[in-house]
Amino acid sequence: MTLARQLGVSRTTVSNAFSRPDQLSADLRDRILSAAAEVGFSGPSLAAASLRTGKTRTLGVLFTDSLTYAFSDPVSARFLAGIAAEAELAGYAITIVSAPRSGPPSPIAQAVMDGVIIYSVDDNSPALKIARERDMPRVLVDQRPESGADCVNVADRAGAEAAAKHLIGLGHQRLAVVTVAAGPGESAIVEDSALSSSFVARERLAGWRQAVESAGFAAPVTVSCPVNGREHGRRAAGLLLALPLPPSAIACLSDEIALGIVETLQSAGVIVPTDISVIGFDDAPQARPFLTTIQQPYQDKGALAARLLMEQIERPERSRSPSHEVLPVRLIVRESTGPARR
Amino acid sequence: MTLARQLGVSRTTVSNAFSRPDQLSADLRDRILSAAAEVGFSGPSLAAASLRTGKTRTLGVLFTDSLTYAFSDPVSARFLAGIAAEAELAGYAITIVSAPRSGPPSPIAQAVMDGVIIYSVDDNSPALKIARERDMPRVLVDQRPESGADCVNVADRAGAEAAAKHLIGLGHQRLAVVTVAAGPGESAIVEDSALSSSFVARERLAGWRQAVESAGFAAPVTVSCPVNGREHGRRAAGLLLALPLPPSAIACLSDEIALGIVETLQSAGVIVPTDISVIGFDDAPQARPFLTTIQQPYQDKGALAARLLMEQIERPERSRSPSHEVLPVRLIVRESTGPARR
DNA sequence: CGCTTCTTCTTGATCGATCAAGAAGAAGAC
DNA sequence: GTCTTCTTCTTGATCGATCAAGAAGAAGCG
Repeated sequence: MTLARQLGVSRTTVSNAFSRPDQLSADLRDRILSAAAEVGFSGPSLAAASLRTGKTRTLGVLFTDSLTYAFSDPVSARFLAGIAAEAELAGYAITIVSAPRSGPPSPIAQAVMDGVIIYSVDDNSPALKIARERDMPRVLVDQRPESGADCVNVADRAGAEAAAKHLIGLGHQRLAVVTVAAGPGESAIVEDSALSSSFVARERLAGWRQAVESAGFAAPVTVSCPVNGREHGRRAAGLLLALPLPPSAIACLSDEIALGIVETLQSAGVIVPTDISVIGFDDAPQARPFLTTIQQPYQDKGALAARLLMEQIERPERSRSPSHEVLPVRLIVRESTGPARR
Repeated sequence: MTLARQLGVSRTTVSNAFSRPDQLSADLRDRILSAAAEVGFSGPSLAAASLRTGKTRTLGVLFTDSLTYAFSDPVSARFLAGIAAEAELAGYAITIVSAPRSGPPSPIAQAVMDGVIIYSVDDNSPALKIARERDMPRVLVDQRPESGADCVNVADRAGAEAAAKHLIGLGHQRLAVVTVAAGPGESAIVEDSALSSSFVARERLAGWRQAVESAGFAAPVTVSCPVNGREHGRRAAGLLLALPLPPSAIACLSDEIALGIVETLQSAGVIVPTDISVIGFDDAPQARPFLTTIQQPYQDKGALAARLLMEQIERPERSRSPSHEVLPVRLIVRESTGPARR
């Protein structure tokens, strides 16, 4: 603008000097760039460019609840790493916003992005609604699949079923399961937690119950934790140990919960797996070397989601039919599960 | 625009319905909002708004080298968590971009943000230059302090000195140090690695050398790894063990490197700390329960950087003198260091 | 009634780059 | 010499919200 006038050239020419070198002579381009550097002109305004072009080369990630959790939990951090790796390759930046259940409204309504990956957000989160209303490319990850959108999930139900079957195969008949249903309050034994607002939690719960039911056993005792975290696993273990007839095996929604349970059991003098078997979910790095778990490809999940999103952004053919990917899981047997006592 | 015409009101009124409720009657506002929902109007365009206002409510983070590393390494993930926690509170989104040494240019030039936290970027990274040229609020973290900018650092040199003094105090006289100097190639023994392009690495190296020198010992053998990672620690340990006279204590740039070293030593039958002492740096979660290390407040570092940046963004008084913060470190003695053999 | 003040809404200008179209001049074709 | 083609650069319109200023009408006050 001012720069253009100073040099006696037009704004378009200055614009081209930065973003379209073939549209002007090398000589003039050099003159413009060096004059720009002198004046301290920091390149074209991105806001203006993206207003005109409608592109920002930014992928959004709408994340669960708290961003602190997103980065601290190894599983979600590596999911992000998967996204980041793909984004980086394609020269996209990634913007991460939280979907807080309460408090200040999610910045999702304000954040600049070409599309968004919605990861493990509560079904009834206000941020989810906003994200859906913002009309832009979208990939759902660990959410209830929607027919109109690209979705990436893992075989949660089958994985949970495999976990329970593994325990049943070892002779366990009194199973407990520990899930997470976001909310305030403490870990507690619940009657029916199929109501969790997390799709993944519901699926895994269904998988456990299905296996237990088809083996003909009583429905498993269910403990529900308010948050995914080790300390809540510890509390859950306390509750289960206090039962008149404690379970002989415990299936958990995550490895963090499982490790919390193991900690409490061990410090109560209970031997894992001789007295009680424990199985986790995810195969987080910390599951090694002890915890038996169900492995899910969390990093690939992120990469796949990013690729799907970038494809939508760059080729917005409305005709493309949305893909619903379900990634495989695998039972990893380690030392925390063993045969039931006679 | 179209919406405004449909309702027979002006664009400003529609704009106000979304962003300034007190400027119009509740009645009209409701009408506008419901009409918007009907038409599928997803709210004001952020690009346009940010073009006009110059604000995006987004904090940028320019990150080291690879984003995958940023999320996988617990120390940097928690640094991000610290930023995220503050950003979240204030309703800012965070955009993370990498500063790759090679390959596609960093999206830093393209990404929309109100300011940027530059974290542990190589002195001569092209992205750093670009970030500096983009004229916006800036906080340098783990970079060589610049007089004109807000800077956050930890007492790297003092911490390294404390680490070396701890070893010397235990009677060790033959020290080795293992640093990281980004680049291709393998871990190798180097003569002078003061040339690392990472400020933090140079500081820590200076701290170790200072302690060794003032104790009157020979300069420590120095191994340089190309990347911060456990496997490079393992290789470094191999090199040190192959020396005619291996060191009796090893100080490392990071806990990851240190743990790699411990692994190799142990599998070579060397007892840590009886035969060789190892000390790390950072006090990453995985340092527990074994590794002696220097604790640095990586999460607080992130939070502080975010606060400084938001302050710059929201109160751009040019007069404000930049703050140079140096956060304290602390020696945490665990089991990987012990008295030198006689 | 005449005056100020408040609420509610509108108009014109603006942020800064990009696109589509076209002008000015040089070069090549016959 | 004229006609086409190419290179290099410019002009006008546009993206969509926001700001500053102000108009129209209602309300308050003496």
